[in-house]
Amino acid sequence: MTAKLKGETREPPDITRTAVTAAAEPIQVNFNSLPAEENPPERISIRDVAKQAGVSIATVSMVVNQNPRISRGTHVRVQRVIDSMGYRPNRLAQSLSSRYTQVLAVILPPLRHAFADAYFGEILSGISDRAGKLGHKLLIEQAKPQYIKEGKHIELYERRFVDGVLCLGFNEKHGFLSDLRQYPMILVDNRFGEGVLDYVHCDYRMGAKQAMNCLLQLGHRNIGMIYAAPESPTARDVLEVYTTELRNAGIEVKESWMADGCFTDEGGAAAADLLTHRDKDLTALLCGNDKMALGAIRYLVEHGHKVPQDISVVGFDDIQHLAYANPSLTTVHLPLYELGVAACERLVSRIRGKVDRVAEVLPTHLVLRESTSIVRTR
Amino acid sequence: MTAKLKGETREPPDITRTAVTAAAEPIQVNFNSLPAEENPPERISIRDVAKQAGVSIATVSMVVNQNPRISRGTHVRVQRVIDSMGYRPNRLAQSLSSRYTQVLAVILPPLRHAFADAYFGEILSGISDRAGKLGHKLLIEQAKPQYIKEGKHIELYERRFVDGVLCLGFNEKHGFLSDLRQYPMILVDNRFGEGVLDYVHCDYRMGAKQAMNCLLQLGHRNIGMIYAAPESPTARDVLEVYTTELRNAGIEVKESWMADGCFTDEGGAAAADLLTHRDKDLTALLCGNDKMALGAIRYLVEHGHKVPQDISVVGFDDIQHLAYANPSLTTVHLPLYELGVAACERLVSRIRGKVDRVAEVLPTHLVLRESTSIVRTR
DNA sequence: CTGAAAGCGCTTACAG
DNA sequence: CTGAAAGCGCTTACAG
Repeated sequence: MTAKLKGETREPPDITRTAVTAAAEPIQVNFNSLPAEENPPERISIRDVAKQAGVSIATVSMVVNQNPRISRGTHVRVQRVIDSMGYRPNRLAQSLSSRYTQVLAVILPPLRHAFADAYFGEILSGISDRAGKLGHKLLIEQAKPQYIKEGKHIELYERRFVDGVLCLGFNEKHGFLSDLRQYPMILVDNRFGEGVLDYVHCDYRMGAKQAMNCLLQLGHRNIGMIYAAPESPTARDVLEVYTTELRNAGIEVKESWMADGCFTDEGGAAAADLLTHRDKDLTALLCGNDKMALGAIRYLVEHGHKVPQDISVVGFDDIQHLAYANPSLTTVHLPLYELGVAACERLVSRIRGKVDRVAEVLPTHLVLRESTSIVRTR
Repeated sequence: MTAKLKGETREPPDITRTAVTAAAEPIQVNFNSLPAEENPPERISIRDVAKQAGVSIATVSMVVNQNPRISRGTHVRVQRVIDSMGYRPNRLAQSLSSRYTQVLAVILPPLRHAFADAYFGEILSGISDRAGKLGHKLLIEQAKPQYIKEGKHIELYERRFVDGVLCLGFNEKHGFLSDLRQYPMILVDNRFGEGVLDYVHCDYRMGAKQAMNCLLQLGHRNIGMIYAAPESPTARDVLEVYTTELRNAGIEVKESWMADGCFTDEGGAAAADLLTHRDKDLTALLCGNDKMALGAIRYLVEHGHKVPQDISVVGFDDIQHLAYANPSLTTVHLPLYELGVAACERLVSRIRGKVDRVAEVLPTHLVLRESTSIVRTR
């Protein structure tokens, strides 16, 4: 595997001119240190350090890895040589010899805008921050059909790209998840089967209870629900609590009060359209996420319903910039950043064998803003 | 580097119970194939394949790498053994021996919501899709101050994590970029110095011209500008075209017509506040990105200005869901997905030595929606 | 066209 | 407490 890579045999690589050429140009920017070392820095290996320090490579290795078996004296001495030579261990060699790659993968669903998604983004922030602190790198992948078909998700482990994987935005419908059950993997913000896979998710039941409580206390009784992905256990949690709470309040639950909004803005708008036409007495809408809530509000406002005076709307997620919406959205705050942190933390524990089962649920809370009010009197 | 990792020496890893335990639980999901191989699949190496196929490991290696020196016969025979044994080459060993890691890194700026950003997200989608097609993995990093201080960006290459890096959202103020100029690196959607670093960016001059053209044709003469990051060359392009086009139209450019909106929603609102108070005759606002445009519109509408009747607003980026804003936003479409594709493509060429300089500019176009109209008559 | 051997740069028992 | 040696799983000249 020289310059020749699969299906790219034609053009002989022109190695004659490389970065060196570009770097020879005049530069008027602040250099950070290094006396402008132009040539591709010749790599220094553990052997070079060993020779320079007058010890064996085994000793250098143990110093790098803070092995306590090395005496304080040699440690200091070798470390000084390491620093002065600017030695950085080759992690390919480290990982090939040792058990770990120190790399994790995040797998995203094959949605067109998965990378620009506020929900995934917030979780990713948490994962990235914690991974950095734990000395791990993050590989990011999108599980398109072709990707799964080719078994790329399995290759992640088998070809030693990563030690573990975090799966975002998947549910029981995604069978490929069970291919990974024998490896360190954590399903983020959902469950799978009954504890078949490790998971960390937000407490959607608690969130739904908080939302319903709020609406019922405001006097609402005709409450519609815009749900999505009923095959998802956490989404089902919300749906169940919704019906249970209505029943507990002595309200007859109607099938016609519920519509699927597909987790999208447009879906939310369409669902609001459907619901308000099916039952003109609806005074509130509980939505499975903020995007659908925003879409619903947009539809309602554009069609002459006042929010919240005519219809109250509650969302789920508490994604950024919601406070700027008009009206600002009352919603269930999901601790997504913390979820990412927890998932990453647990995955690393799992990899290190410190834990053999991960099943964690994070509490939510309601954020009361302008899209809800006391029920309208007629 | 066993189970002992830096600063984590305390707890002896409990290796006794691992994935096997969990997998032994009852499972009621669709298995994909494999006769439920519960034990951690013992890895099969190139040696196993060689023995089974009755050839040398060199031959197996060459078959895997499609080396044409292998005869058709042995190729087919060995390939069959590879398939039947389910052999997957260990990429750590491959990379250690060969010149490439087949991994690229994307470095994002240290913004709180960098991962949930529509602008970055769209570029990332393009990068991810193309990287996948080119057989490369993607590492994702955020360049926090600490990260740079510790030289992690240099480690990316020196410790052989990646072959190349794509930098998103940076400009000349970010000195660390010059640390990377001796390695394959592409600055995405900006320039640095005068061609010091490889880059691919959108044609902001063209975009600015299209936007100004539109506003001038609609009869606007008192046009304000909400810019951001004047230290960024591409942002400066817009500012320059803005003033040039005004002058060409015989309009005196006023310093008071310009305000910094920091690329944020809130910044855009604040800038709109400032500008409309400094000059009540402003009939149009050109904004450096969509977020600021949306913030400006929000401010204007909330303070009694009708958009577009009183003030027209034009944005930059054309991020998703803009068509749903009210009024929907007229904006300069930046080919961000294509930008990501191009950047990734060029970087890989650069790594393979097929090209020694990357400097590419992608065309834009204006998307006319509802936030602009003919100038108000007074 | 194929194989034996050296080497990539580390870690890890095993001696001492 | 430290070193010599084997080994991780590949690729790549070098022979033949």
